[in-house]
Amino acid sequence: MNTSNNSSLLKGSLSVIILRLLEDRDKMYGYEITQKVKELTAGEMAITEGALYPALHKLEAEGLLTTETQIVDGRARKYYSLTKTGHTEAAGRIAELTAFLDNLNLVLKLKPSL
Amino acid sequence: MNTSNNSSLLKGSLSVIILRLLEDRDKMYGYEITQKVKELTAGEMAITEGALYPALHKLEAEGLLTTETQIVDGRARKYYSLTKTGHTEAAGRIAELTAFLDNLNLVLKLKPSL
DNA sequence: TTATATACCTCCAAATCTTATGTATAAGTC
DNA sequence: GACTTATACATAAGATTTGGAGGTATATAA
Repeated sequence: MNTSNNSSLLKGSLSVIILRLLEDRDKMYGYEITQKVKELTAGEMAITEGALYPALHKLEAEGLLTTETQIVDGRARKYYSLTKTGHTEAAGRIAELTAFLDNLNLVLKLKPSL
Repeated sequence: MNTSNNSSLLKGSLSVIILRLLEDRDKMYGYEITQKVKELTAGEMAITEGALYPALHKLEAEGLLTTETQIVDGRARKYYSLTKTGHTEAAGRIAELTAFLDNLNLVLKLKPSL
């Protein structure tokens, strides 16, 4: 993950980003996730495939995601969806991340909450 | 670094936290940093020493911090301050982090900007 | 005397990320 | 027809960061 110009930042948030996107869309494939994040951040945040695919596989191994492969236009797409456990875990991890971000903002002396 | 109840989060922000604190206070020692972060976050965020000291040493090696040791109450304190380069670099890294946080919030669909 | 607070430090293991590389199909361009 | 770009998946090597455990030492409070 990186910001427009340079370097990497904030390791640990990728899996939460994935879970958050799937909460809203309930079915996405890897490439779609990279494009959606680019779109949402006006191209400023890019998710690298070398980080994304291992993260997806891990979430699947943890039982938070299930997969379903489809052939579209002659190319294979692997769709990921939240499992039941995935839904509850997503809520928890998102809450945990936002709590952390609130604390980080406190230290950085920005707004106290979101 | 962790949030109140459990697990670790958000690798990459520690050095920026250090730089940010030193922007305001212009002279702090390691233990003081751990206490200040606890204080600012009402005990919710804890910086571990195993992460803090290597981070301080790295920032010093990068030329962003200088040290000055003092004996206070019979105990040695190693004070860290921002160098000239440290000041400019701090501004840049903080801006980079806040830009990232803005983008992260966009994806998580919280407020668009701090 | 024993525990807690203060104050520094290092090493190891685990986790996450970047970069590079690889495979393959579809579509657009020269 | 050849080449590049977009789509779509994947892995491997290396770097970085962090947490946890452990270590040293002094001052203070119980």
